[in-house]
Amino acid sequence: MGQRGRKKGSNGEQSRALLLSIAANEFAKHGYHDTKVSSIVKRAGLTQPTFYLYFQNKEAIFQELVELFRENLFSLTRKSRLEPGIELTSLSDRIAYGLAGIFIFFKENPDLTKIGFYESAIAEEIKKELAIQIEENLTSEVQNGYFSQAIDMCIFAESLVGIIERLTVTKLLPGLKGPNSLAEEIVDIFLNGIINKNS
Amino acid sequence: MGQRGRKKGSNGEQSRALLLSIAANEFAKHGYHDTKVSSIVKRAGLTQPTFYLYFQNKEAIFQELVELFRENLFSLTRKSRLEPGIELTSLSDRIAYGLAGIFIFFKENPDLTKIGFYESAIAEEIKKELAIQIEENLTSEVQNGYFSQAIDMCIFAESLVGIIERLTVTKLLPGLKGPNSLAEEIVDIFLNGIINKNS
DNA sequence: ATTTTATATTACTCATGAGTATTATTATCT
DNA sequence: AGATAATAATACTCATGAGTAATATAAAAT
Repeated sequence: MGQRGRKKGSNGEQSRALLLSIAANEFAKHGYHDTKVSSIVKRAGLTQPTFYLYFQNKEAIFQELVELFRENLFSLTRKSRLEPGIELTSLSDRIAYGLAGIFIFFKENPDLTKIGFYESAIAEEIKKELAIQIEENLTSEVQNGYFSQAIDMCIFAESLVGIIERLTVTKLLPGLKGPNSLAEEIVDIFLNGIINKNS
Repeated sequence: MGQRGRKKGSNGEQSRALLLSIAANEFAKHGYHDTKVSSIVKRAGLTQPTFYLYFQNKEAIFQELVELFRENLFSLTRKSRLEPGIELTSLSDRIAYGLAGIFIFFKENPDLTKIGFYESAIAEEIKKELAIQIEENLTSEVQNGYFSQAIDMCIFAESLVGIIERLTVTKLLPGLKGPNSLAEEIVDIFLNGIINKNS
């Protein structure tokens, strides 16, 4: 008959954290529906009731991971806002720097990133928010002068989100590109397309 | 007691097609797992066993929809290849034209498009293939001359896929932009960034 | 007209996986 | 030391939804 009751040296916070990180990995690999609570606890060396000691249900642990991703991401995008008065020559470096920060976060948290980008309705919201943030960063802060007036910033912001998502999944996470070089390449390719040449 | 047996005027091909189109809508709205066979047949005014008369199982009908999307899409991307010898002045129009063709297909088949873009593993494959096609279109056909050598076409192709996906979901399908204007805007913004200015 | 084939229904089975009632063991507090 | 709180396991329940066996009716073929 197996061990019953509290185990020696067991610690609640630790178990909770373990479940959370394993869950992230399972959700990232298999998606929400194909991830079973039973698999998560098995990998953690725990049992089902223990899971429900720390999380109200399967949905709750998933939401917690999504929130974690969202908060980190938006804190980063806020930080990557450019302060006014940047010289044109350093503009691309500054933008690349902000982008790289985001990529570094993705690289360090691949499971969270996959969840945040892929899991259905929530992912869509996050991308929408991200696009809005980027649009604000581009227009209200680096206003006029830098970019051509002719460009619809909303379209461009959405495009950037698409680019970020796609390159994260195909280049960054598989290790084909590093955060910095990827950020630079994106800026190189696309900034030249939107810089206002007559200013 | 309800009607039993074959109904008057009932037709297999018709029932099958009905099931397919309803299934597409359900999968697009709720995703694979939250779509129930029972809901599909209910909306079709049929019953569960009838469903299994036309499709081996739930997975099969889903795959069929995915294939439909894939084939249509790739047929379009092949068609959008540029023939050699295009003048620089008409280049952007030609590219926009090809893009618009794809967008028109998306607009006419919103459910298929959502499935093909969003549903998990398959979606990822499709995007990968699409990127490869675009890369081929960009390099092997419109080779040299047109675009700057410095640009990593693989990165650019992946980026384009991201842009297409995102703008389809946020602008095209909700009706905020039409296929043609969207295609033109994309080309306007991004082509200028990759055109080789010294040729 | 009778047989056969296609299309459909009623009324199930059955696996799966989320979530729980109960109980046990260790750690901590007084 | 004894009481209480925290952490865990065994052994379930229970809803859900995919898929099926058996049967009936309409249309097409002979």
